Amino acid sequence: MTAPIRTRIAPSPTGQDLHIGNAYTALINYVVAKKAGGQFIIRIEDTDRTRLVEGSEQRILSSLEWLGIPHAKGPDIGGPYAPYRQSDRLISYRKYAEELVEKGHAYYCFCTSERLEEMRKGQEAEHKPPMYDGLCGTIDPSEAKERITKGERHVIRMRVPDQGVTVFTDLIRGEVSFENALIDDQVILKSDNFPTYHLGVVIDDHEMKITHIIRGEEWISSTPKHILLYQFFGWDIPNIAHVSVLRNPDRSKLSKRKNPVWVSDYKAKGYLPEAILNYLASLAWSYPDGRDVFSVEEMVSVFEIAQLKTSAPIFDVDKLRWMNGEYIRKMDDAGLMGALYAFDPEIPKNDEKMIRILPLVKERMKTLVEFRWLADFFYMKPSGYEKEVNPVLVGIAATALKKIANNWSHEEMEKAIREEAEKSKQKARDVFMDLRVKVTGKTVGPPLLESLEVLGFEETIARLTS
RNA sequence: GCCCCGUUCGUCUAGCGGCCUAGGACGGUUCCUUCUCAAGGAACAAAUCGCCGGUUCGAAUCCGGCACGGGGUACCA
Repeated sequence: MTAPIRTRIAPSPTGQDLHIGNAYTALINYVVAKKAGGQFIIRIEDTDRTRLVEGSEQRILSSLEWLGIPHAKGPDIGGPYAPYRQSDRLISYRKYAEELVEKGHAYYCFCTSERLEEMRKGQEAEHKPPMYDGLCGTIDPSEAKERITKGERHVIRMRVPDQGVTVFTDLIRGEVSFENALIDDQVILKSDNFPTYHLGVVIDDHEMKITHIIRGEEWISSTPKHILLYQFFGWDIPNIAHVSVLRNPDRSKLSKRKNPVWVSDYKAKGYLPEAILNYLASLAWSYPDGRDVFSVEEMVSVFEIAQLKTSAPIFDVDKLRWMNGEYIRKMDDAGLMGALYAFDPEIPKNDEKMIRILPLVKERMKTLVEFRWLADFFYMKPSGYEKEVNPVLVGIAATALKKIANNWSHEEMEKAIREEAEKSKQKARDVFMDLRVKVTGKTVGPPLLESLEVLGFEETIARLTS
């Protein structure tokens, strides 16, 4: 029997929250594991002590939970290969790095950052790839040991062969190969004793028996270093796949300067987790029968990783909005109400009027925030409007309605509105239009008749519709 | 600069050598429904399949070159 499939995401807690791109990678990892009845694991890569952001780890975990991507193992759950946080695993990294030194696959390096910088400048001037020149690789091991015992500051670098090629087969991109001569003698253990990402992932993935490494394409060029490391240790190389990165509309890598990137941003704007996941999935994968709206469960049942597109998609907020609207309209009233209460605590609970408003607003809203915009107009106090409700217009409408109630024909009504409009120097068409409120340039708000209904003008409506 | 990845409507995609006069979705436009908006329904516009060569009876689909876009090139991840 083959080993159970184990996938993972390894976010670093250096941002405000879970990046939407990481959410995408997490989704794919989750689906792959789930489909095979395996496990999806979270490991926190916090080896860069200088960029740590307080509370980030916790927010990453709760965003994942909010999205509905459950993990089987993680720093908050534990598991057989715990700890799931690199900073808690420290001792073993140095041991492994030194094992490589003994095998001759790595060496101690005492170069100062000044020398490194100078070297790089020189290489740049000569149009050569900036790489470590291997100076310390020639130091006699016993001499190196001596300098270390004397307390000299040092790092450990991997010794990359200068001949041959390193090849790996990407599950979604096929074979990728790199010339060893172009691979740098990467630092694997920093002078603060923390491993760099490269050493860290390889050891952790191996120790945690990760079978499929599925990560963003920005890692493709570091993969040969990892392959080499696996070979140095004599370990089996797991399956590897690189998913494409999400882009800004200008095709650059999705960044917070140009787009909201945190999952919490989307949560705050009233997007539903199911819609976000569905949208993310649709970016690089399409359901075999062509449907656009599908659940994670449905995706799991038919997903094949090789079907993932290799090109990098632009994150299109417009389409996300549409998707979100689809999900909102699919919800039943009670469910939507619950989502709204959770989203906005200021919305009055179990309120009779509120319950009557909901069905009207439901089919008009695309995100949860819009409920306020739509419902406030005739129910709650206006907030966030570009302009206030014009009381004059409300008066005009009231007059017009009175005439409608008198069984006037549409033509007569129209005439009446024109007359009323004339009095207030408004265009007739605008009288009705302006009964709703403009939000960010778009006219929103419920239609007159439905508003009347909610406001309790039953008698008027009855006459209107009879 | 060097290395790597990518390239089908504005955007996300279907397509796996003939079913493609390239299909769907978002967005746009128009129409229907409607007292308005939304939702729903219908339709239209929108892709010389990045370009140039090759293979083939036949190419969006296979091969090569080029162009363009992106990523990487740290004691960041």
